[in-house]
Amino acid sequence: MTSTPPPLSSPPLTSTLPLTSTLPLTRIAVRPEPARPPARVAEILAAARDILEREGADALTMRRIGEVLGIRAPSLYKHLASKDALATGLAEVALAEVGEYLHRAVDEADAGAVVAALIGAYRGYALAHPNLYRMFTAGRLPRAALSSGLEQWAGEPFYRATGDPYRAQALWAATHGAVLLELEERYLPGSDLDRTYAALAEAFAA
Amino acid sequence: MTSTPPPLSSPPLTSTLPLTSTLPLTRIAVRPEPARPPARVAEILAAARDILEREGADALTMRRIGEVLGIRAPSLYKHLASKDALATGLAEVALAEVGEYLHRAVDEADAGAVVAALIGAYRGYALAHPNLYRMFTAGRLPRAALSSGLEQWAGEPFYRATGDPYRAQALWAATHGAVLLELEERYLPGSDLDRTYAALAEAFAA
DNA sequence: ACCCGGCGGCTAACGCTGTTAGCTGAAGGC
DNA sequence: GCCTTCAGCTAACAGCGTTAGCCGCCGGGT
Repeated sequence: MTSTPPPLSSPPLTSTLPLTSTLPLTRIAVRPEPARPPARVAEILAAARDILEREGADALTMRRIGEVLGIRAPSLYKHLASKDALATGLAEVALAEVGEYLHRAVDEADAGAVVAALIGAYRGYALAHPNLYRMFTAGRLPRAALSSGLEQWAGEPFYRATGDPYRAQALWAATHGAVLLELEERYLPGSDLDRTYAALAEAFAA
Repeated sequence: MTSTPPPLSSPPLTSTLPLTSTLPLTRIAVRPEPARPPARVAEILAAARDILEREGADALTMRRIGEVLGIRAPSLYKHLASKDALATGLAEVALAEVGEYLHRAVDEADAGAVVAALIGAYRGYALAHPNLYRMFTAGRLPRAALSSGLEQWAGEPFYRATGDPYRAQALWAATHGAVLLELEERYLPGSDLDRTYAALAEAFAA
């Protein structure tokens, strides 16, 4: 673990990586220690996630969260500084989840189809948790508040699949874009999205 | 103009296009007639755009728009049904603008570097108008309210650059994702984004 | 045993948002 | 000259995140 991989969100300016076909399919970075919030905060986050996933982003109000917990909205501020802090907490949870999911997808993929497997896993997670995915993806969340290293670790599978930090960033961005457009239904009904994702995988499979 | 190209957002399920390297670099679809809103509505849209670009999305309030126009907020509803309708109007303007910009970029590109030129133009527009770009991109805008064909026409440059509807969709999504991540500063400072975009262009240059 | 501090609830309220209802003056058509 | 329509206005509502200030309860220290 002496040589850490370039983090996804900030590759080193000079790549020291060989551009050969031998990919670093083994995991490199260690999973960062997950944040362990106080019990009541964890309950609030769980309730918030529940509301977000079941009822949508518009329903995620402080008053609604309080209602679910049998509490009035202002009492939430005894545990959380702001709604943004709550969003950050949710992002932390989702980031750890999706990171684990993507790492496992790379672990289990056939060597020849890593990129396609990764894209498929990414898409699968986003479609399974659309509102949660939008939460830690869209909008500006205060990245400084996230556990250090978590974001890099979550993005590492793209580096494992491409073997190059810039291709990793590009593939991550591309997959993110495709998933976002799908979530927001910007493709007219009838589009064969499988073929679009296949085209994306093909472009990065070289 | 008898054979229209497959629209970007909904390619035909069976592609009738040759996958050769001869790209349809000429423009195919005609630019749809731009919507011509009543004069006062156009003034409101102009003021809204001004506020959005100069002061950010949070400042784009009905009261603020009224203030700029020397009007009270409720009076805006004599011209617009809702704030969503206003957002739709802005999206229409931006879509026409970016479409024209991208088409021209493809027009003027060297034959061997169309994809890179297109990506560069897309990135350039988004960076020049970040808040406007987010407006018609993020969030859910009622696509039914947009001028029919406008969105397809605006996306056509990606088809012109790739020659295949699915690669076009994938490239569009990928560029969109990369630009979004850049706008939301999800790359840590110090990242050489030019290289990331280059990697993206390279993947689609085949 | 008592006090005392803090935790975690509560109500009331503020300023902001989009939006509606209802009034009014001015302009234009018959 | 009247009457309709347009385009402004004020007042107000519900809902949002958030703050201030109050209070009961529970645990620890002396």
